[in-house]
Amino acid sequence: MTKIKAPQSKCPVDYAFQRIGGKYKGRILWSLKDGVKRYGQLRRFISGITPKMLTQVLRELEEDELITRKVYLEIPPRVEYALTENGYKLIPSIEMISLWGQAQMQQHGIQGMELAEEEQGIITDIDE
Amino acid sequence: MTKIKAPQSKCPVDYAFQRIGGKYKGRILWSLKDGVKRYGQLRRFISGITPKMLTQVLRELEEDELITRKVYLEIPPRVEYALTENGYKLIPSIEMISLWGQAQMQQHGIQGMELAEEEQGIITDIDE
DNA sequence: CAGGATCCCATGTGATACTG
DNA sequence: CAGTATCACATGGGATCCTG
Repeated sequence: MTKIKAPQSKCPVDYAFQRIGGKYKGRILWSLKDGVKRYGQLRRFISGITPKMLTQVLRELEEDELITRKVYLEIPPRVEYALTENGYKLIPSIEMISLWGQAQMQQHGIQGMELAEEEQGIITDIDE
Repeated sequence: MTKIKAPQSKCPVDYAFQRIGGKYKGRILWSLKDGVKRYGQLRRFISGITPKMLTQVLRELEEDELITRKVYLEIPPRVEYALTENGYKLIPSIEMISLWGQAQMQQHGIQGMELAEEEQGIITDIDE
């Protein structure tokens, strides 16, 4: 049956979206644009992501060589993530998308979106 | 239970990725950059997408006002899809991503990926 | 602190058959 | 031609608990 690891079609758009798609990858890459961040920082930054998902996504990004993972053997443990060259090359694209997103949000009047009363606090305003 | 249609966090990156994420949306928008296309054209262009998925994604894009859907009441029926202003504003971003994707593919030596022998012909080289 | 393991559900996606 | 309808399945994502 010759299973193909990922039928990443020859279309670059498709190829790219398979790497930065998913629910969090864009935001994680984006939040690393300012420089190195620790696991806990990302966790607070992404707001609402579970440890499992964060780890999973970070590993995928690492495999794709978009970020690096540097472990410091200390007590308490410290792990720092940073963009690679390849990853950093992606930032301008994400920035354009972000600008587009901002414009759309304004246009659609999305600002004070009412959540269910549950988690009013989890805001994700990465952009300052 | 007040189901929220989409908890589109206030982060523009997240917001945007919810709209152009998914497996096909990027390619569909990209394939419309040259101009209007009919349902069947898209179907052949996206190569491998099922009618159900194509319709579903097109409807979502339409709801998000990224594309328009124009129905001609003729025999045989004809439906044309085109980018809206909002959708077109997204093209430069997708183009950047595409360029990045191309570079990555070359860097990773992905070119002659062997598909199952079934559909050797369905290439998705949207970029000329 | 930075995760790993496990279970579970929601959604996304696919195959096939059928229709105005 | 341009879809719909239905069913089934894979993946993504979430909750909770545990560990070096």
